[in-house]
Amino acid sequence: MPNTSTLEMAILGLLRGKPQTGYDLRKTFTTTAMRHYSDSPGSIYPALRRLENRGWIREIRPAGSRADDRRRRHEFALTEPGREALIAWLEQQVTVEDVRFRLVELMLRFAFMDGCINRSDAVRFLDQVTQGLVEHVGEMHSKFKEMSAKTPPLHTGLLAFELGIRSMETQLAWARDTCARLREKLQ
Amino acid sequence: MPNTSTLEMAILGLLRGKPQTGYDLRKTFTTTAMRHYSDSPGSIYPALRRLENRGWIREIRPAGSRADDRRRRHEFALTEPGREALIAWLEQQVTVEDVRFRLVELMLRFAFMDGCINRSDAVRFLDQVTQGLVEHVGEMHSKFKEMSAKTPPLHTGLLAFELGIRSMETQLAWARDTCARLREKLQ
DNA sequence: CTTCTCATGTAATTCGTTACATGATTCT
DNA sequence: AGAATCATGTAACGAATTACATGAGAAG
Repeated sequence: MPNTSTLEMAILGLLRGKPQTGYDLRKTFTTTAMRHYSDSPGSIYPALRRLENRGWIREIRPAGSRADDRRRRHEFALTEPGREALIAWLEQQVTVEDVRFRLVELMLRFAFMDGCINRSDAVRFLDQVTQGLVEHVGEMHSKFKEMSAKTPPLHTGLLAFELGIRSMETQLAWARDTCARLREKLQ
Repeated sequence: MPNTSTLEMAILGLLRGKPQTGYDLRKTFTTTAMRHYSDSPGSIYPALRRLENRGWIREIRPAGSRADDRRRRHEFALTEPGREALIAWLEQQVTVEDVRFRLVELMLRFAFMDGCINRSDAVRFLDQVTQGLVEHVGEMHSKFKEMSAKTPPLHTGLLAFELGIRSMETQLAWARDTCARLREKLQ
């Protein structure tokens, strides 16, 4: 399996529900919480081409169009290998490294779980995230102690670090809440 | 002024206190909260070269070394233009766009303020961040209502969005707290 | 039939990553 | 002197951004 960018997985995730055009995807990226990704054609169309070459998506041509007419509006659909790749990505083991600096990607994975894998897998995912966060928050607290020992109080670097800790704690609280809510629904 | 990557500004920020070698910077990136950046030589050394060419940093050669001996350990120091560029970056107006998808960069800026600009400017910065966050959180709440109307409850996409809102609220609370603490210290 | 918006393509550039290579220091 | 580690350099590649170009459809 080739190295896959987050953008590519985001596209696969958006296509899991229904076929969409590159333009649709761009609009989603700009108008929803996924603003993170560029709305420029220069990123999405090449990514679509890569996914197509890999066999993970396929073009749906409107009836009666020539094969070489690439300028017409056309949708892309997830293929079976594409869905498998998406599911493999969603089900990947969550590592502490993921929690440390790929939290956004983890949340993207979670957001795409509906319609792909079942609730109990989502619950397991959140359990893993929770575990990783507990560890990470612990490390951050000890780092914070170290730092405050050799830094003047109210140093902006220290204050920024405090935000980092608070954010992780928020995320942890959310993971626990959400896990409980999903578990409740399961029974 | 050429387009400057965040990595370049991170390097300038780290050099604001004392001269350091590329290796020092790499170690900082891997062992502190700035893990985000790569520890690979392939990113830092070219970035240092770019900053040097731009006149923002300069090499400090150990006494008695030839000018073309680039393989020896050598530190880089911020030049006056470099410090000016750093300060200009720190003092940039905070836009809602910044708050929307460059929060990490905003926090990096805040972390580097100590030793570069005075506290009252840092307070103004946090005020701007607070204002932007209030607006952004408002927008997210209305988006959330829209979303929940057309999405089944406990949909993972919706739940992930909830985390986004909570995170922004945490950030907002931190900005307010921290602003108050700094203001107190000012008087 | 012209104008606006929808929709796609692509070339140039730049940056980061990976992977490898190699010089300098230090320790034993 | 040999080994380990410190410290830097660079080539190859991939992917994102910017900027530009252009075709297709809809509306008047």
